[in-house]
Amino acid sequence: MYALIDCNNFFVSCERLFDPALEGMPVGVLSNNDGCIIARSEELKALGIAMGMPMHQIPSMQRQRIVFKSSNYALYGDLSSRVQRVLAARVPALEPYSIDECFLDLRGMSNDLDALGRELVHAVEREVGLPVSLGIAPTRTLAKLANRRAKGMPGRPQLCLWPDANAPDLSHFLRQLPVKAVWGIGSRLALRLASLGIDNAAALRDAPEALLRKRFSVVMARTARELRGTPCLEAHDLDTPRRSILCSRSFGRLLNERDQLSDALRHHCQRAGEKLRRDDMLASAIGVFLRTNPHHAGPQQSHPLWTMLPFPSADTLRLNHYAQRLLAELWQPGIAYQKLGVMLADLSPRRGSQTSLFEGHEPARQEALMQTWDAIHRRYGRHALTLGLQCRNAAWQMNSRYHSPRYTTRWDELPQVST
DNA sequence: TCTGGGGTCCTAGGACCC
DNA sequence: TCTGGGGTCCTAGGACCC
Repeated sequence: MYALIDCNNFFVSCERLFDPALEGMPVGVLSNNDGCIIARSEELKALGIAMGMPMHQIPSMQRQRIVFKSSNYALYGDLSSRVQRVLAARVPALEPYSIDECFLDLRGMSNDLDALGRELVHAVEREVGLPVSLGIAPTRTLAKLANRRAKGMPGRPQLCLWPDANAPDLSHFLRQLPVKAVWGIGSRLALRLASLGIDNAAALRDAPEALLRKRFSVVMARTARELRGTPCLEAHDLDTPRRSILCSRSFGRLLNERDQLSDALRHHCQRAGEKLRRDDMLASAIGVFLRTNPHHAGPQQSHPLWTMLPFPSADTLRLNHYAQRLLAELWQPGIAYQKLGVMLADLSPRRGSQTSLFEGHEPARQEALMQTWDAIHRRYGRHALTLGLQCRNAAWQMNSRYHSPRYTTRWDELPQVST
């Protein structure tokens, strides 16, 4: 038996937790660069503002009634880990799935799943202050749907329990549910399924397995089985090392200046190196991409250029050196670029890494330099030491006009309270 | 004018082997 | 004119997730 617990309108709820004046108002949290809507309060949904809607497509009349917030990942990330701590204290197996969702493996847990579910929801709401909903079902795919069902329920706690695939209202719910709402079915697959007459979740559940395997893939067949109540998905293993690292940003405006692009890339390399060392990994390959705005007409560029590093490394200086060479190859005069990113791949653990007979390895003094670098950051903050000069408000930096304070991680951003 | 960032997994197809 | 069969490995690209 699995549970999926999900924070309702997570980013909006985080903003409201520290600014109760937002309660009852239409609130929209914006993507990086204040580009589009990535989280909506119920009031904003009621205004007909769609998820992912670009900011500039919202009519200005409507815009004046909406409270916008730039995304504040320092705040959301911290609250997310608090939610996880509350849950981890109550169930043996936790599988964090995203910043606002967690699967719980309830096998071997109490028989009274309803009481357990209520306790979990209340605990998060009481100890963190964020509203959550909970779905319980025999498979992760059904637990996702039970969670969706719970969200539609009035009152608290929002909880839906489907102890088996024959639960009374389950079939009815699946028949009403567009197939696209099933976990793993995106808009492309939904279109292809519809062409076979499969347009709701119950139809997918009942479709012949051979057909799904033949016309789609094993993934689709697995999804259908999960809908029938047979668990087929592996646990989202926390210990699985990540396979790639990506650091990228859209610019505040379109750019072609070499020095600006080079500055931005240096900044991304610095972040990528930090991520790599935090995971205690080395990278063997590095890629850079420069992207034009795909929404504009005219020649497009987006393909990355890759190169192998001479040996696996987590040295920011080395990463930057090779990345800058790739940038020089990619850059073309007169093209307006919108986004730049660096990617690291062929990752391997630093400890016990095999060095081949012909392959070099990172000199000890470079490793020591990076350890010192990270130690300075831990002690004095991330801006204490940067690769080259990194000025604030450079043209390549993103827009963030509606940023709230990082309430839980920065003393200096706490609002002053007069005594 | 303004359209996010960061991941994972799967498959098709090409290159290559004997 | 006719031009094998069977396998592995790798990569690019598509699809998905939040």
